[in-house]
Amino acid sequence: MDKALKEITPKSEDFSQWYTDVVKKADLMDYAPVKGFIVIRPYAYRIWEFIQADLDARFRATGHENAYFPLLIPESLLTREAEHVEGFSPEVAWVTIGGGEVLSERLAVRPTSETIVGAMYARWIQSYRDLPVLINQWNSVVRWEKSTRPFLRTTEFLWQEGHTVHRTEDEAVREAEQQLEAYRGLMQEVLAIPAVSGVKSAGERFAGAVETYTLEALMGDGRALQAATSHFLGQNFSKAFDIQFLDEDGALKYGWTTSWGASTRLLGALIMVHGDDRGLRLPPRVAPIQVVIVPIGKGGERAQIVEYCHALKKRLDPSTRVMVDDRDEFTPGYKFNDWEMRGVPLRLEVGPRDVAAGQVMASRRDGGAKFAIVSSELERAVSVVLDEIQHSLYAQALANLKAGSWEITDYQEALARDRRGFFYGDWCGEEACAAHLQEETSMTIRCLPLGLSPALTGCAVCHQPSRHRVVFARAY
RNA sequence: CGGGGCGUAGCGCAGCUUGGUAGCGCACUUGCUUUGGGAGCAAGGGGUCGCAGGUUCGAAUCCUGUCGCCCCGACCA
Repeated sequence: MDKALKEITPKSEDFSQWYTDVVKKADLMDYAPVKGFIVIRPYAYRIWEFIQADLDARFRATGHENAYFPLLIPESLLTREAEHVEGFSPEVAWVTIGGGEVLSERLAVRPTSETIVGAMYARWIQSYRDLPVLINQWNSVVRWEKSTRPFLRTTEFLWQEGHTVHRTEDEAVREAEQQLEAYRGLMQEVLAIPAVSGVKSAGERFAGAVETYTLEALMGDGRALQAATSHFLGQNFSKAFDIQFLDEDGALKYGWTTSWGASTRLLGALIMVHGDDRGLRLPPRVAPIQVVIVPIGKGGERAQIVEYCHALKKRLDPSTRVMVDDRDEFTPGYKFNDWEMRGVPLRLEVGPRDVAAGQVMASRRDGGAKFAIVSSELERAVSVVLDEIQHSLYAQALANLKAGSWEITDYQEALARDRRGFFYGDWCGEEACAAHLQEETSMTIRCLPLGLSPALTGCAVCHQPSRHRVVFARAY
């Protein structure tokens, strides 16, 4: 009866297979000829464009501008900041031949751009009057990962990386925090994904950062996904790249820098947080098609009904993204399943009975029975329902986050729950404990949530005195 | 890098044990009938069986080598 189940493996049976089925069947991606690379197909790319548009507006509103820095970075530049090199060099791809000749210096395909941006900033900044520098770029980076998964971890991925320089430490820290807040806003208001804001432990910090702020979201299988990060880099990079300015007091000082990024991994989060056994469920604000109208009719009346559907679409344009599925070669039942798999938030069915009654039948992708909308109410009703779906998806995700969050005093309690979820516990602050935990359970410290103090129940690993409240989880 | 799985039509697979001129389902094309939860009938098109050697009268099938991909771990956005 439910033939969607024929094509998509149920989440409960095999979450990983479910994810692969959904990304393939909903035409979100395809595997590229080179291992670890994927093609982002139009439907998924459109979602990415909505994410870009929203983030870009937030960045602009806080004074940032877009620019573009080169793909290739000379080895000598990449290796200038010690921790940074150590962190990234294992996964860098190198260009060694150009124009048929072996290059005198290897060129790295950027794994991230702090180094080349830093080198350029050093040339552009002389005075405190040149600060702050607030630049973002939309690009792709390459990290040669051992194991890849569509959207979640691919060798090349699309993202934005912001790079800023500030006159004071305080201003740079505030910048890093402000950008984290921009990401949180995107996730909550647009992607309908709740997340835990926090800072990374020293062991989990970005290579070369003083502080890494993170947003950790809980996926449907109880694993954590780092959705976006924002780094306060202190003066590590300004010292490595000589980003100095003459301050008002006549002293030559190093700038304080930040960097922050969010990637197409957010698409993976979107799929895993909202999807169900029938496929995708897209929040209206990022749905390429928000409303699909399916005409139902046979023989001579069909043409008339299709025309009627197009008239309805016209009424809803341009405030809503509407599609009339007037394909002749598929039955209504096929179309219902097809659009459900693709996550379209709202479906309107129009048959002869509806035309006669002056109404349409509506079906929400976020659950519930079909209901009728009186034709004269259409514009208002669609707008209200889309808004409700946006909020209900967030509410469902928030409920899942809460249901998957546990307070523990010993990490064994997490094992009892099969390590599924966010486990809030105390930590002594020793990396040895974090390492031991990872060894034993493959769980890591996802973050030290902002605003939480230790419960003073002792480290959940070694039971020595508590220093921090942390979230333990298995991560993607 | 360890473990597992798989390479045969666009996709999913069978055929391989026991060698004999390549098959099924879906998809695709055309026509007719259909359309309120994945339509039916009919007629079609499409494959150097991952690659390279070898054995043999003859290899998708047996042997050797090789390449690639997927999944699960460890490392990482």
